[in-house]
This record gives sequence, structure tokens and C-alpha cells, in this order.
Amino acid sequence: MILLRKNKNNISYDAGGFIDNGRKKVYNKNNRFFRKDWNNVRENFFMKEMQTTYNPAEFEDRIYAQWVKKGCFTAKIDPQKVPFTVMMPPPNITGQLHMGHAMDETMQDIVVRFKRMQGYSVLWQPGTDHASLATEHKIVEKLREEGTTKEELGREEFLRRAYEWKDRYGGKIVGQLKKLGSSCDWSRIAFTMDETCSRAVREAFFQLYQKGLIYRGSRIINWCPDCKTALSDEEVAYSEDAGHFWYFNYPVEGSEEFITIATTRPETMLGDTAVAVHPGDERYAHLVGKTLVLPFIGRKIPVVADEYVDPEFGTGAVKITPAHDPNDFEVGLRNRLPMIRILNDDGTVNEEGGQFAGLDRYEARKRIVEGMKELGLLVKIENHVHNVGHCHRCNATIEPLVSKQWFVKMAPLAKPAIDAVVKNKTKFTPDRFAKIYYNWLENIRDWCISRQLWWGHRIPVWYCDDCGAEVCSRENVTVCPKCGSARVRQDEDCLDTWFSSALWPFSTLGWPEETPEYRYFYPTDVLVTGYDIIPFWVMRMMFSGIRYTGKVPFRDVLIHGLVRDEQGRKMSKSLGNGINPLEIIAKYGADSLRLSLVTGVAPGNDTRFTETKVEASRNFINKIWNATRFVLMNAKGVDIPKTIERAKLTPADRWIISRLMATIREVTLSLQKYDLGIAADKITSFAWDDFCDWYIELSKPALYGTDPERKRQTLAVLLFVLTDLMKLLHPFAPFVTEEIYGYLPNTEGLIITADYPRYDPKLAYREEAKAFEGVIGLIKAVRAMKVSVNCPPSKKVRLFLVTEARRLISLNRGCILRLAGASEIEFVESGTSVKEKTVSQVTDIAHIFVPLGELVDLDAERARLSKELDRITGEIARADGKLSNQNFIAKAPKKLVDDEFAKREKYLEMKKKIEQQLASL
RNA sequence: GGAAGUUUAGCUCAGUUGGGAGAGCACCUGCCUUACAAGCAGGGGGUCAUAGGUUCGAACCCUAUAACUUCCACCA
Repeated sequence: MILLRKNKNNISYDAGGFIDNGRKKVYNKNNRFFRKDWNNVRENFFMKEMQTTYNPAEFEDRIYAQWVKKGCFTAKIDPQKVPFTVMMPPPNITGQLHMGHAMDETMQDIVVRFKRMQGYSVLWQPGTDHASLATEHKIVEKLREEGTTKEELGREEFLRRAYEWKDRYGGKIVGQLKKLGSSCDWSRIAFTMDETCSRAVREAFFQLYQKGLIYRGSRIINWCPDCKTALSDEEVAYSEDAGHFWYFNYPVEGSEEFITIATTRPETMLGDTAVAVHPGDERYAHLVGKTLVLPFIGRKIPVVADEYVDPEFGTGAVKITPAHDPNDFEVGLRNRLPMIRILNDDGTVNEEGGQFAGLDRYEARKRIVEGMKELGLLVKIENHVHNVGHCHRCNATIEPLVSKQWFVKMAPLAKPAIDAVVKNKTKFTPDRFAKIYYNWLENIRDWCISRQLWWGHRIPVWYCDDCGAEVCSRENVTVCPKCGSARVRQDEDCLDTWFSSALWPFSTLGWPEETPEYRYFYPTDVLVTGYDIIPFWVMRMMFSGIRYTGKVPFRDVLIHGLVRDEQGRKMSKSLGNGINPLEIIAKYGADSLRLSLVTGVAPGNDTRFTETKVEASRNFINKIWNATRFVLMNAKGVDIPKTIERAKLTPADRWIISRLMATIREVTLSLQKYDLGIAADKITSFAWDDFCDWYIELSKPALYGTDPERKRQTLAVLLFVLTDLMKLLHPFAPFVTEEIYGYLPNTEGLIITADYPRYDPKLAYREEAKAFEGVIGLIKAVRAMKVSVNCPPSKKVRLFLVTEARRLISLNRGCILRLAGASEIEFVESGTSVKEKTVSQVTDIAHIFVPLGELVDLDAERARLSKELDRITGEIARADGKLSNQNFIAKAPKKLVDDEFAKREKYLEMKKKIEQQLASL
């Protein structure tokens, strides 16, 4: 015995195939449904029956393999079709995909599958990113564990290791993407360091260099002493750290006077080259131009006046360290101060630090404070919380320092990128993210692109050791073009990883070559990504795309939020709260995971991941699965018409088809607007509420009845609706819909390449559907009445109806009997009293009387009717309130006013009936 | 200091150009109704953060306030 399932109410055991949902049931060998043969495509899989519960593990991998084998994901240049291109944000090869990736990929796959079914020629370009710093950091860490360093290994061996790493993790990521069901074109998989991308990087660098938009210079940059590389502004994360404010006295030369400065980084005093005060500050006016003697070092530094100083803050006197602070750097330039760098690349004090040389920066800080105290120059120490920059890779505290690096001049690139969004050439969804994008680009500073790393695109600049020439070239340089010397060497540094990612939308298509792919698929249609990488990537693709190709790289940017944990915290390694998508897939299936990641999520908003949500999605899919089983079970041996005959449709048929059409229209519109959550919601409620809970039940009288033609027609409708439902659901739940599609009669090929359902106005049946809602209301009313008097659901009751809708009710007699749990329906004239004790209820189309004999508690019935009367009276009051307002009558749309009058009439009528009934009790 | 977001049922969240407040989960009642207990039927539960304003009409638009979140900048 195997424990199958445990829930609140029961525990089920596998009793050798005799068990079904806790009920003992003999397995019926005749109840088998056979999957049609997919033109011999599905080898090893003939004549398989549907299992009683949805079991994704049984088919997901097989179906994915079939898609790949049939080339369903392969992009084709087809002049007859409109291209639709999506560039997958290439995941870093640093590790595995997390829930955020799963959501990102799911959203892309939904859009891509939708468009593919709509007949576009789709390219979804997959790939991975070498993630220069992130990967190098990981490998360096690993080497440290092995007791070695990258320097010991040497550049060549290090790179070999890095490629090994890439193969390993890149492969893992591809596996994960496949498990998720991503329908990207694997034949085109790219890597940001492959040949094509590398050529694009060189071309881009070369072009900017030629135009003077790339330059090399000594500027203040963010230095990570741990990774030993420069970082861009975007790669620094600030956090409020508890620190101190140290007040130091600097002696004035040739006087007993001191000037008191405050600092949060005492060690930087070793590089001080001035003290600045505000020009208007009277306290210090007499000291401006005087000289101070820097303690420990003995350097003579001036007191300068500079507008930068805020006299209100601290002591109003600021120590100026031009080599280690961006603001001081500016002050230094203005006042022509020397720049003295006091830190080595690893964060230790260099030879400029005198007695502190060689010490780590924090040890130096400690010693300096002690030293100042001994010298009697320490005034006081205050607690101070301030923002400290950290390396977003290793979290080490960033040191701003002057260094010779390569920069991209941003102003000329940013302007067109802003304009493109202003002019709507690229649209953000939701549009509020455009503001964030503007905010970044408008305040952007030059982009530091050089990294002191080995893993990445090496800067395509060579230096001649003989003539000193600097040469930027697309091709490797072995001989100096200026002097012919062979003593040329390439710049040691690598490019920021985002320099190559920025080219992704066109480098993957072969740019700078005008390949057919580039011509056909570029510019791309939509970029799907999280708001957290707008500054890193979206904005850089924008200005790069515009610069190099003259076109915006994508028309739409669909921004989503972060996937958080159950408590709303960011999923992170350090918190250990991350959930591996693969584990969820193993437990619930990829479709369940995908659905749970998009339902109830609004564009751009963060979402919490809960397993309960996945479970709910899984339950929904199981529902669909069983609905299919129901249809197939009844379809067995029946020759189902390939098309539905409109003339033969019953009111219930028309109602469900009408609902289907409405759903098709709404879902299509929602998907076009990238409202994936709304689309999923519409599909779910149509499938569950309309199709399963109502139409399947409504179909049973016909299916179990004696009219074979009626049965055939009903099956045709069931199949028609189910097939379209599967198509609507396919982008969201690709695996199970493909699996089910394989079982459905009258379908061909694969659902992935099937046509997306179209709204057909001939099948809208608005009026008929509305009328049928009356029948549904009637059934619901009878059910509710039975419950309210504790009548067992299984007990069949007789219905006496006073109604003007006799024809409608007669047409649906079988359905009403079955669904309402009734034994007969009898029409009575208004005013005739039923001889037995009855309960009654008024609906839109009928006044219902149900004789329930001794079950009727007169007092309870009176109470119930009174309550109902109150409700109706309230409704009338509401309508009266509106209708007595002349402004409403005059200004509201006519339809609304008419509707309100009609409602009032209806409620007045209902009220009359209830009052009569109350009086008769 | 600047910007963006959030505030709706016990919980997590939807709410599509302003026109009678929704879902999932949880809860209550009753059901083994031959597709499905991963289910079915019925039900309870909300001053839509607060205060103003615009409007015939506001969860939705405007203004202010409060709380929370995030991003950017930053005074050494």
C-alpha cells in the first residue's frame, strides 16, 4: 500500500489500481481513451490511455523533445509572414536560474507562443552572458578554496578554467530553460563571448573610439579592493552603515591655532592636499591662504575657499583628498591641488602613507585615530550613520580613487535614447517605468567600461613600446602601424560585461554584418525584463542600438517585478530563502509553476511566491485534465461532426459558445496589452466556472439521453469549446495543453503550431446567452432554496413555476431537472395557490414554488422571505435614489438610465410577489 | 534632498477609458450527484488608508495627510 494523498478529510491508499480519490471503484477497462497517432511522430507512445489524475512528469519531457525534434521553435525567414522577435535576457553563467528567471522566461514564452499561434514568424533568441566580474569572482573564490590564485595560474590557464565553468553552468541553465518549456530557438543559442558577439564588441568599441566617444583618462572611479577592479556607478550598491565622525585638529603653520575638520574616513587624511572652507565663512576668513601642516606626513597644505563647502555642516572646514573622493576631486581641479593616491589596489596603504604604509585601510584608520589622540589632535568622536558604497558582487566597501580607465562619453548617447522613448518609438509597459528610465539617463555620468579582469572582452587597444602609439583596431595588432615595431602589447583590461550585453539585440543577429536575419528580425518587438536592470541593461541597449544600428532595439519593454518569498523578502542566497524552480517543477509540473507565476500579478508589481498558489494552479490543470477525460469518455465510439451546425445548437450550446467568444476576445486583447495576469484569469474562470461547472453539467442530459444525433451535436460543441480552450491556455500551460490536444479527435498536428482562436461574430449569440443566464439563475435559486431548508441535495423536488418564459424553460427542461435536482416542472398561473406547504423564490425569469412538505418550517420561511424582501427593498431604494436625481437622468448615458428604470420595474415586480407569498403563509 | 510604488475580505493579491466591490487560500454548512475530494453545491466576511475636491456618479481623476516599500542623490 502506498500513501497517495492526505488531506483534511480522507487518506487514500493505492489498492492495486482499484482506488480513485478515496472511493473504491472498479477500474473499468472499457473506459479507455486512446491518443491519436501523431503521424508516427510520437514514437514509443501509441495508444496510451489518459490517467485519472494529471501527472505532468509523465509527459513534459517527452513533449518538449517532440517540439524540438519537429523544429517548432526554429525561426524562419518567411517574407510571407510578419516577424516577431524577442531577445531573451541572457542569464549569467554564474549559477542556476532562480524564481525571478522563471517568471521572466514564462512571460516571454507566453508572448512568444501567442504570437506564433497568431501566425507571426517568431524568433526567440536564447543565450547566456559571460558575466565578466560575477563569474570571475566565483572562479577566484573557488581557486581560493583550492589554495591557489588566478595570478599563480596565469591568464591562459585561468581562461581555460573559465570556459570550463561556462560549459558546466551554461549547460545547466539550458536544461532549466527546457524544463520550464521555453520555446526559444536553440539552433541559434548565443553566448556574449562567442565569435559573433566578440566581433560586434570590437566594432562597437572601434566606432566609438573613432568618434572620440571612448576615451582613456584618470578620473575618480569606484574601486573594489576585493575584486581589484574598477566598477561603474551602477555596480555600486549603497547601504546605510553605522560609522563615526572623527574631529581632528590640523595645526596652522607658524601659529598656535588649529583648524578643526570632521571626517568619516580618517585614513584618507594621508592624501589630503588642502582644507577647504566656504568663501563667506567669517570664522575661517583669516585662515584662507594660510598653510596647515598635515600631521604624520608633515606635508604643507593650503586652506582654500570653495563654494562646495557647506558652512552649516560639521565644522564648516573640510579636508580635501582629491584622489579619494569625487567631490574633493572637483575641488582639487578647481584649486589646482595635487592628487595623492594613498591606497594600493588591494586596499592597503601605499608608500605615500609614511609610517602607515603597508597597513590595511581599516588598520590604518585605527592607528591614525590612535596617533591623533596621542598627538592631542583628536577633538571628539561622534556616532554617524552614512551611506557607504559596496561592490554589488562581493559586498566589499568601495574606495573611490583616481585611476586611469576607459570611459564612454554618455551625454551624446543619452540624448537620443531619451528622445526615442519621448517620441514613443519604444514604449514601456507599465509606462511609469519610462520615468525611471529618464531619471537615469538625464543624470548619467560617463561610463567607466574598463575592468581589471581577465574574463571578458579584452579592450581592443594596443600600445607600442617603441613609439608609444595607441592603436584601436578591429583586428589583432602585431605590428605598430606607426613605426612598424613588433613591440606592441594589447591593453591588459577587459570591458564591462554590460558593454557586450548592450549589443545583444543585434550582435546575436550578426551585426555589423547585414545578415538576412538582421534585416528580417531587427529591430526586435518586445523586451521582457525586471525593473531592477533598467539602468544596467535596458538603457544601455537603447543608446547602443540607436547609435550603432540607427534604430531602437525594441518597440516594447515589458517590465515585471521581483519574485519575493512568502514574507515579502527578496529571495537571496544569504537569507537562504530562495526556491529552486526545478524543485517546484518536479513536484507540481512546469505548467503549474508557470500559471502560478503570472496569475494575479499586475505588470511591474512584485509578487510573493507561495506553494499554495502553485497548488491552486495544479488543481486547475487537474480540473482541465478531468474535463478532457469526461469529453473523451463520452466521445468513445461516436463519430463526432467536424463542425458544429449552428441550426442545431441548444440554448445551452449557444450560451457556452457565446461565453467562449467573449473569452477569446478578452484574452486576445489582454495579451496584446501584455496584461498576462488578466488573460490568465479570464481563461481560468471560463474554463472552470463556465465550461466545467456549467456546460459539462448541462451537456449530461444529452450525452446520457437516447437521441444519438443530439449526443453527436453536443459532443461537437464540447469538443469545439475544449479545443479552443486548450489553444487559449497553451501559451500559459504549454505541456498539458499539447498533451491533451494529442488526445482530442478532429485535431491535426501540434497545438504549438495551431491557429490561435478567432472571435467569430456569427457565434457571439449575445441575446441567446443573456436569456440563458435566466435559466442559470433559476437553477441557482432552486439549489439555494433547498440548502436553506436543509433539504438533502439528493432529494428530488417538484417545481411549480409562475413564469412568462415557459418556452425557454421547456427547451431547457432536462438541464433544469438535472442541475436543480428536480423531479418535475409544472407551470402554474399567477394567483393559483399550491395546496402543499411551499417555499418560494423570485428570479429574473420565474417565481418558483417548491413543495417541501414537513421540511418547511413556516417561521424559518417567513424569516427567509423577509430577509429577501429587505434586500429587494434596498435595491428599489437604490434605483429610486438614482432615478429621482434629475442630473442623473439628464447627464448619464441613456442606456444606463434605461437600464436603471428596467431594474426598478423588475424589483418592484419581485417585491410584489414576495409580499403575496408572505401574506399567504 | 529627489523620484516611483503600495495601502481593497482573516492572508496573498486582481480590479482593463469613472457607471451596482472580485479571485485564490482560509473559514462555516451540506454533499462519495458514474470527469474531477487536486472535487461539487450553498454561505459568511470589505467605511476600497484618512481628509477634502471634481463629477449626475469615485476603489479608480485632482489636492493634502499618514504608514510602509523601493530606487537615485548625498554634507566631508
